[in-house]
Amino acid sequence: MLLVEDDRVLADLLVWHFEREQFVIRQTGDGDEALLLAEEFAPDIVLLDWMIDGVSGIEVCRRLRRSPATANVPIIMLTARGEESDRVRGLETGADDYLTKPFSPRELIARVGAVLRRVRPALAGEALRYADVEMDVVAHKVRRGGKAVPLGPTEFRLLRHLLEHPGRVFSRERLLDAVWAHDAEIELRTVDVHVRRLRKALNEGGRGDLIRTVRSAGYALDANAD
Amino acid sequence: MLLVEDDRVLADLLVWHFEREQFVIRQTGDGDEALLLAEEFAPDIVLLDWMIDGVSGIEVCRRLRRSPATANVPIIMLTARGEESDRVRGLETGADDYLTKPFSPRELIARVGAVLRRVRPALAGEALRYADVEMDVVAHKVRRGGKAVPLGPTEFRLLRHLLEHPGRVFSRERLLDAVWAHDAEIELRTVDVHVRRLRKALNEGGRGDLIRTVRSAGYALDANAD
DNA sequence: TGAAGCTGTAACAGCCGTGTCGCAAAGCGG
DNA sequence: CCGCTTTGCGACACGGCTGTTACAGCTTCA
Repeated sequence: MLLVEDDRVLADLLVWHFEREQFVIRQTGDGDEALLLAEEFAPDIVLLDWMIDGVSGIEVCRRLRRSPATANVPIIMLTARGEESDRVRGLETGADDYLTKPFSPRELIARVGAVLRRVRPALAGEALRYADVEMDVVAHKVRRGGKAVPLGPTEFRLLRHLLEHPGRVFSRERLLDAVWAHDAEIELRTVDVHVRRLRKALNEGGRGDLIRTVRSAGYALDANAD
Repeated sequence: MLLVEDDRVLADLLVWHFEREQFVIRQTGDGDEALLLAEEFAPDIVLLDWMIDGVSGIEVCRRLRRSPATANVPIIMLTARGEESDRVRGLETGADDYLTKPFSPRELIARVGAVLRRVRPALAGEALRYADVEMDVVAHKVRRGGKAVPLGPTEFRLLRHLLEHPGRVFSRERLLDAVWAHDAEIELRTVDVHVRRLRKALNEGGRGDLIRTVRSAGYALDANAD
C-alpha cells in the first residue's frame, strides 16, 4: 500500500491504523516521489491526497493510469476538496473511490477492503499468511519474503492446508485425508517425502525451517521450527 | 442495470438520467422482487436502497453475494442512512460503494463509471491493459508494445477473459464456460491448442510469455510467466 | 464457387510430478 | 553407551499432464 499525504498528523494516524490491519505501507507527501515509489514497490493500492507537493494528486492519478506497470493499481482519492465537480473529476480521471476529509479511518479501511475485494480477491481474504509466507490461492502463487516459491500441485495443497491451521500438528493419516484424494491408498511415508520437498522449496533462500517435526505425531507449521 | 428504490420520484429521476447514458435499466421498490430480477436479467450493476419493502437492502446485498449467479455483480448502496457505522456495514457486507442521500445524479453516474471500469472495463468503454498488452474491445484490436497483434475470434475472447481477471488461474472447464458458448460440448484439451495459438501470436515479437501454465490447474495471465 | 482463414480433434513426444524403496542419520529410553 | 524407533535423504521408475503438430471440416469473404 502506498499513502500519498503531506499532512504529517493524518499520515501518521493512517499508517498506524493500516499497520494494525496487517498492511505493508509506505508513505510520502510528494507527487514525484509517489510516482517513483509506485513504480518501484508495485503497491497493491494507492491512497492519494489531491493537494500535495510536486505533481498534483490528480496528475499522479492520471500518470499512474497511463503507465503500463501501474495501470491496474486501484486508487482511492482522499481530499479536502468536497465539491461535487471535484469528486466527479477525480472519479473520471481513474480513481476507484473518492473520500472527502474529514473521514473516519474505519470507513477508509472499509472502502479499501471493498476495492481490494474487487480488484484482487486474493488480498481481501483469500490470501493466506504465516510469518513471511504468503499464499495467493486464486493466482496459485506462493511467496516467501516477497520472493516467488515454485511449488508442485501436491506441495501447494499441503502448504495450503498447513496455512489454514497454523501451529496445529497433523498426523500423516490426517494429512493424507486432507491433502490427497480421500480414497487414495498411499504409503504413509510418502507424506514425509512431500514435506521434505516443501521444506526444500520454502528454505531455498537460506531461511529458517517453518515446518516442525513432532516425533511420533506428525508435522506442524511453526515459525520457530528449528 | 437494476435499480432498487421505492421512492418513486428519485427512481424516475435516476431512470431518466441513466437511460440518457445508454444504460438498459430495470427498476423495483421491493426486496424480494429485486432478487428475482437480479437472477433473471443478470444486470451489469445493481443500485440498492437500504430501506425498501420486503427484504431489506442490506439483506438483498448479502443474498446477491451468496448466490453464485450474482456473486460478482457490482453493488452500489444508495441510502439515507449516513451514519459511519451504516456505511462500514454496507461496505463490509459486499457493497462496492456507498452513497448517502441526498446525492447528485452526476456523482452517482461517475461512481457507476468507476466501479464498472474496475469490474468490467469493456462495458465502460475502456481499453483493457495488462503489462504491455492493450485491447480495444470495441474496435476489436489488440496491441502489444504498440504493435498490432492479429488474433482470431476465439483467441480474442480468450485473451479478453484473461485480461478481465489478470493473475487469476482458470481451469480448462472455467475457460470453456467463459469463452465458448455456454452449452458447447468441447474437448477440454482444445483449450490448450487455443492457448498455444494465443501465446504464439502474442510472443511474435520475441517477447516473454505472458501466460502461465499451472500444472493440473489451468492457465493464468502473468507478467512473470516463465 | 474457390480460396483463405478459423476451429476442433487426434496423436505423439517430452517433461514434470509422484510414489516407493533402501539406507543414513537422529531421537529416545534404558 | 547401546539398541530400537522414527525421520531425513537421494535415487529411480512410472504415469499423467502439457506442448506441439498435422489434418479435416467449417465458415467467411471476394
